[in-house]
Amino acid sequence: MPYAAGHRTEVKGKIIQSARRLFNRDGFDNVSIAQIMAGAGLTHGGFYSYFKSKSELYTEVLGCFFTDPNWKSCWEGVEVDLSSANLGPQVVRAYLSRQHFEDVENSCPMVALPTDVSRSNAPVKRAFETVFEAMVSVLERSSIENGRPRRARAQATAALCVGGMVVARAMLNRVRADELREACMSVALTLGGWRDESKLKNGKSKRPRSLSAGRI
Amino acid sequence: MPYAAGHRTEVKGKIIQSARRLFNRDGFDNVSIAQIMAGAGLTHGGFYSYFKSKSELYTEVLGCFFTDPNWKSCWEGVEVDLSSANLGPQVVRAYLSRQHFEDVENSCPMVALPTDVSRSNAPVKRAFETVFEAMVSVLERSSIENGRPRRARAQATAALCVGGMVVARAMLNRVRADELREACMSVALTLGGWRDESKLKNGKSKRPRSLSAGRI
DNA sequence: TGTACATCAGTGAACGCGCGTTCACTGATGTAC
DNA sequence: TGTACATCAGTGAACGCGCGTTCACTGATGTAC
Repeated sequence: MPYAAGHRTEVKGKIIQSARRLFNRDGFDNVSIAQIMAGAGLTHGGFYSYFKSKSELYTEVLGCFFTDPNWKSCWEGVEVDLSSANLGPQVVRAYLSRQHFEDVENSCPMVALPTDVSRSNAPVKRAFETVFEAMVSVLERSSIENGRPRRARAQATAALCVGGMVVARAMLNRVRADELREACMSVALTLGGWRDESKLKNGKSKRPRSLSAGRI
Repeated sequence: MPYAAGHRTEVKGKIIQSARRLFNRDGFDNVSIAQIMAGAGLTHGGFYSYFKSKSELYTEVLGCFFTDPNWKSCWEGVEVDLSSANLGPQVVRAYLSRQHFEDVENSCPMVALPTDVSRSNAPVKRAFETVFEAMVSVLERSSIENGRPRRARAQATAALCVGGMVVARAMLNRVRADELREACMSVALTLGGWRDESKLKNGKSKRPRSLSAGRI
């Protein structure tokens, strides 16, 4: 055994991390294998002893806080226990945060690569679906009962988080992008029942507090 | 004048339409100029007498029901008067419809190309922003007062429509994709105040009808 | 009506380039003695 | 401890290919007479 046992696993992990960063920034098709390997400190030729093809990497790269226990970036301070009942509002705030908006390279791939995925093959779509369903589950588990189906609300909340970020990143005007993130965050928190209704500036609403399912 | 006056304009329009279809299906980077020109019944060489570069086409291709008066596809039957107060629910239903989900080539580019746009230059992002803001305006104008800011609700509704479709298209399981579209549609209609509350299956909600701002 | 012509829309060969993938090889590694 | 060695992780030249872009040219067109 010329090389230590975990050597290949470690190098493979470096290649995947390099690919994730580059794919997040430039998309599947605008990243070359030479770039990916260079990002892992290697040259392009060695790639095919780790992966059968470039597209095999796509599935490996999809993974986020919801499926990957080692996720970092904007998730610092967010509870790690995925079944926690308090996780919903933390997730929504972290997902729609300025940090997540700016840090494209370490972004959740659902924000950076959804249309690349929709043009890809079945295994890639399956991997995307797994991450999205994991996000929905987290939101559903901590959502507060308010008479409307929890799963449907969690699905819409997740779509709102992902969609808000995707659209914000496609805008030119930073102020409008910020405004959009804030609007999505506000609605997402309300949808889960995590919104502190007393903070509402517009006092016209006569909706009784007991039905708003706020946390406080 | 060897060719009729409107000839160039007409051909340019054909090139843009061909590009729109192909970009929607395969993304900016997976479509060649030869393909675009072939779709317009021409050969690749003539392209540069119509456009300075390939990327100049990107901005031309962004345009949807909200900015382009000739839009078709899933918008059949939807009112053309963008300032109509009844347009909101029509737009939400058409946008999240099965037809719009399936007809990728004639899709709204905000669904098919948002991440391609986020990797593009300023003019492309500006064009995207214009379409999105037009959609927000339409939703805002017809949204019903319920004590929460109308613009913020309209922004979230638009992000929900776009995001729901983007995510649904990236999924493998068709049933889950349908379920997601339905969930987003339901929440989007509620957000605008267009939902018929009497249709809610779960009767636990005691929210007074007058505050739900339903249409009927 | 018919013909000769100037215009310019459209053609297709050619360019340099970077891609994904292959493969014969090199040389760093842990092991055996 | 030191050395010779088998292994195989990693290298880089080479491949065929399709891309965006350029440009000298062709030939369809409406016009003038």
